[in-house]
Amino acid sequence: MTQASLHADDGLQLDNQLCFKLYVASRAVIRAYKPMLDQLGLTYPQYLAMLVLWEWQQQPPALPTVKALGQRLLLDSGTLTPLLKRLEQQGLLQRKRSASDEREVHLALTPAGCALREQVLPLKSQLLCERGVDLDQVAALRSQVGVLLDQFMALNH
Amino acid sequence: MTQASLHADDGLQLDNQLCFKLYVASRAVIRAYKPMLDQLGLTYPQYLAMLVLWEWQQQPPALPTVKALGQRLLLDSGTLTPLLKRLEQQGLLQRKRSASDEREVHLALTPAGCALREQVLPLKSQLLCERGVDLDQVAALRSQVGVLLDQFMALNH
DNA sequence: TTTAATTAAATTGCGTACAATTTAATTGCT
DNA sequence: AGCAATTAAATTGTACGCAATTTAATTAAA
Repeated sequence: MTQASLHADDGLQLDNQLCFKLYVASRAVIRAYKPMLDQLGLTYPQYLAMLVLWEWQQQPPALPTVKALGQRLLLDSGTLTPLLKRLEQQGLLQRKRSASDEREVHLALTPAGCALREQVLPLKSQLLCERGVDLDQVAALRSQVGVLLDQFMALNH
Repeated sequence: MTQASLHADDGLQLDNQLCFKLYVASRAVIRAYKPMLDQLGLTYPQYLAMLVLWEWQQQPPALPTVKALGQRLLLDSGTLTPLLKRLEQQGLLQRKRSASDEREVHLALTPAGCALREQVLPLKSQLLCERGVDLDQVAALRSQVGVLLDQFMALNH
């Protein structure tokens, strides 16, 4: 009889929980971004929203809607509406009802919103550098988490 | 010149962000736990707190304090105090000031709090089973995320 | 067509996270 | 002993996440 069999409840040990490790890791990475995001005047979810909007500019002409942004970030309007209102108040984007379908709200970056993008890359390089992050290792882990995620999402139909 | 070099800003593509993948993965796993946690009447962070308290019982005699719980979960009293008050209201634990040091609050499981543990294992097995989760794969990923986390935490002194 | 079903946002309410401050108790220093 | 520094919780305030509901607009159906 192995020692393991004496502890039938290892399945409830905190350190054996993938969910806990992901939870802590996610918060730890967000915390690491904080100094950079403070300089940009953004919270972490606001930063993710800006990443999507910057990306969207490459593929004109249609503007993203709140729904489209939500599908990309996996967030609903309950989270996004107030977040986007804050970004609008900061002058980074404009929210306007679609003329063709008044239910939709289109999101358009302002010049200030576009310009902010230029500040990110150097700040991010600095962040990675200061932390001595191994880019290959990060890429490997990202891909592994991605695989888990795909399997997981597939199960949610 | 490769195609990659034409996109110097891949570093800002949402799908290239480890932070985003961790953020989504963490929320997805928490979402997957929801049906089980609803049956237990717990939120996800409350469940993590209970895991720690159940674990603590194996190592008597000292009761955990709010601080000790916070060190285990990497959460501060701003998050834990209201969370623990809710668990106390549900009759799962008791909070009591330490006699030897009135600054500390000791956490003691009630019989109901102890008993709840027995409901978790079968529910968790059911969850894993329904999702067809590969336990080896989960263990592998958990360990990889753990490695990242250790490196990351080490950098925070 | 007019009514029912669907859809996109917004709203409401609750429970975290977390920074910053406050309160109260204990320790350390002189 | 007396006072400053430290410590543990609690409190305050902001911003998510997310379930559930509501509102308004569009589409589908009878």
